[in-house]
Amino acid sequence: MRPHAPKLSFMANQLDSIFSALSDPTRRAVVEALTKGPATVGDLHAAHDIALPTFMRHLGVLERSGLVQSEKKGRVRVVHIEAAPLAVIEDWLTRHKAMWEARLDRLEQLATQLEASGDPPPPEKGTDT
Amino acid sequence: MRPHAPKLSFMANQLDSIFSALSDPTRRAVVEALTKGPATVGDLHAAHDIALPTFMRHLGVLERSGLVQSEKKGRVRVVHIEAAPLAVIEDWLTRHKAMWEARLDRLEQLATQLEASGDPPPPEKGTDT
DNA sequence: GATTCACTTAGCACATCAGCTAAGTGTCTT
DNA sequence: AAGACACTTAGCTGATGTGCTAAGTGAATC
Repeated sequence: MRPHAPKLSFMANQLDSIFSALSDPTRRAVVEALTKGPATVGDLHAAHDIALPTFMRHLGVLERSGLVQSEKKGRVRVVHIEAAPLAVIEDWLTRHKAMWEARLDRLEQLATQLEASGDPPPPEKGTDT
Repeated sequence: MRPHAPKLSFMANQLDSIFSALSDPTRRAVVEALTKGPATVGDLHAAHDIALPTFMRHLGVLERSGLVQSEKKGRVRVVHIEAAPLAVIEDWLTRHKAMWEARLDRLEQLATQLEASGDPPPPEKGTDT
């Protein structure tokens, strides 16, 4: 395993479970529904044509990933969204978009310079990871 | 199935495969490596302690999701990132963050009003999906 | 032309996932 | 107290995914 700070490894595991949780359309629909506010399991399930125990398994995946939290109130379980895990993905995207765009900026600058001089651009060197 | 515009269904399927592709640490590491620039399969594989055919299968998943593209140049295959699928996730996050934050804003406004008046807040009503 | 390199293809074993039904449990209503 | 409601638990089946080894193929090098 590549050496990491412990925090980085924890975050990588979070990314595993968050991306995995969101890779299923049923679970993504649940997250989308919950952006409008908390809901009971029954309300959430009503929008899906699968058996209730199956649906509950999907909620379990969302809860283990941290995307939602639930609490039992009498005989109903109320579910609400947790913003922090979405921020983990957003952070990952932002960091990599910045790297990607920084590289595009350098390519654009190089292309602009070479257009002015009329020379063909040299090959872009690959970098080790 | 809930009625969608065809474009929306296509995007939902894209979200399935993109989130799924990124749920695996090996594949995410490949995407991260490629933000620094194109690389050959051999270079990418060198950073991973799995068999080459297994690694190639991961690249296949990334390519089918659209996150990367590759082309054969002589006997080496060069892989590069495609930004568009990351934008699909970013768009999804942005749309849902906006909804979530709009709802938080309303709650904050309500809390501020009620702090001024000294009354307890009424329960927040759940909404149908 | 032979050899090496860089994949590519085939197929196996095992684990996990997503669907289901049936039965059970605790809470609320009658 | 009985019945209904809202989950909860258990276990099954089929599909999918991730790891592997072995063998094959085409391009570059010797």
